[in-house]
Amino acid sequence: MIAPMAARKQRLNPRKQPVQNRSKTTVDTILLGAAQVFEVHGYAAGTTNRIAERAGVSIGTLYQYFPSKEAIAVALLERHIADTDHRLHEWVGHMVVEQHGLCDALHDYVNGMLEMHSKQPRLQHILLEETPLPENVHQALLEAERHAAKTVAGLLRLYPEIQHPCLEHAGFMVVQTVESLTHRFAAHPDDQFIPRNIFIDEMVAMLVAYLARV
Amino acid sequence: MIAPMAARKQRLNPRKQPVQNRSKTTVDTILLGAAQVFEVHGYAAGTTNRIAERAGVSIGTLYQYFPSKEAIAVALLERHIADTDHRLHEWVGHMVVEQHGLCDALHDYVNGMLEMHSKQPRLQHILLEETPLPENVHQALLEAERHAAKTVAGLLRLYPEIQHPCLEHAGFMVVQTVESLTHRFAAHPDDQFIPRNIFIDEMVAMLVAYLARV
DNA sequence: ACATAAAATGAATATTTACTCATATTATTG
DNA sequence: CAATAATATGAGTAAATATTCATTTTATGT
Repeated sequence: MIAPMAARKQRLNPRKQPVQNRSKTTVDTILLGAAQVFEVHGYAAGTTNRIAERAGVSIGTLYQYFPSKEAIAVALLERHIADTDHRLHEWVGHMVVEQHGLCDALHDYVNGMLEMHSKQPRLQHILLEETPLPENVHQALLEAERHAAKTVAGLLRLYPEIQHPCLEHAGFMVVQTVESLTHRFAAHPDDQFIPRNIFIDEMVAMLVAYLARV
Repeated sequence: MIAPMAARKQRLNPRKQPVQNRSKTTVDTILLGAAQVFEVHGYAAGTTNRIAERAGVSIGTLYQYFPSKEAIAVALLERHIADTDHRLHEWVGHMVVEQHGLCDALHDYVNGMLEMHSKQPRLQHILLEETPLPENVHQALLEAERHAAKTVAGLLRLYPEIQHPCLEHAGFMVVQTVESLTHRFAAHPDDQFIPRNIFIDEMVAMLVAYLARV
């Protein structure tokens, strides 16, 4: 007889919201510790006790501000999504002002994304892939990607050399390609086989050829 | 005081190799059950007891032929790597014989890979990303990809219209792009936003433009 | 039929780990 | 300086689960 996976009532909200500065710092510290612990141990082996220890707070304190281990991972991930989104809009803003050519613009984008994902590649991989996330977070990720696709499509509209008949699809492909390849290379930089800067150049060449094809 | 993560002596080899047909069937059944259980529950919640139950064998039997839960996941993954590799070589073989154009050839490849990865997308995702794999398996994956890159490079040599100065890099990019985008789409087919066949066409267009660019 | 090896069993074990709560400490306010 | 609210503590709990092993069942070869 297998254990019946009892529908354990899991708390959804934290017991307390931080109101004083003291506790706001504490929350930040916990997230910092969690990032470090997950990075080293992965999600499953990144225990809440380890996180608390690393952050220098007691396990009880951790559970005052996070209802579950999962909530900690989700908080970290939301932060990463926000960062990525911010970077994308920053880029689009720059590109609209300084009228770069398509090639330079894409180079900038790819470079920025690779830089961003190279910071804590293992952590990002753990949060995005290894952690069993609740469905609504997956939905949020999908939504963020759609939104990014539209944003990029808006930028592409400024380049008359682009031949692609459907900018929405083009934007989608650009975002997906950059996200996928960037994550992959950041996670396993195969510098022996292909150096980083060449990888960037190749990716840009591919995107330019795709967008401005005859 | 945190539990010291004692260097637990984990068995590396199974207690028994299957010699009779009976036990060979058993091993297959266990792998089949494991695939189903992982697919439904994910790696962490896919317990060995559940796997055994699903396969219709006792938990003891399972541990006769697999030294650990991890070993089961690795066995499943190795099977998938072999399948992918087989499919790639099959494709290259066909392409060498029937002289298809570059566009058709790539379409065939992309289509095949997407088909392959669409079969059990969740299982593959779980095995490749969610499961914390030992380092040597990651190495094997990297190696398989390098090998694939070289194989594709060999095929690309047959197409004189390809302008790319370095076929090794081109092969690498093709393999990485197809693998990444294919996995991504198989895992989260955003059919609302972009239908499958258009997605394939776009990917092929991108690769052709990249390879045969002026 | 017999002996021996292979295969299968599943209750029991040992460990891990997310999470709680009664209590203590520290800040804020009037 | 109360009095009250916010914050921090950490030993303890309950549940889950990977793995073992002594025993039984089944096949094989002579």
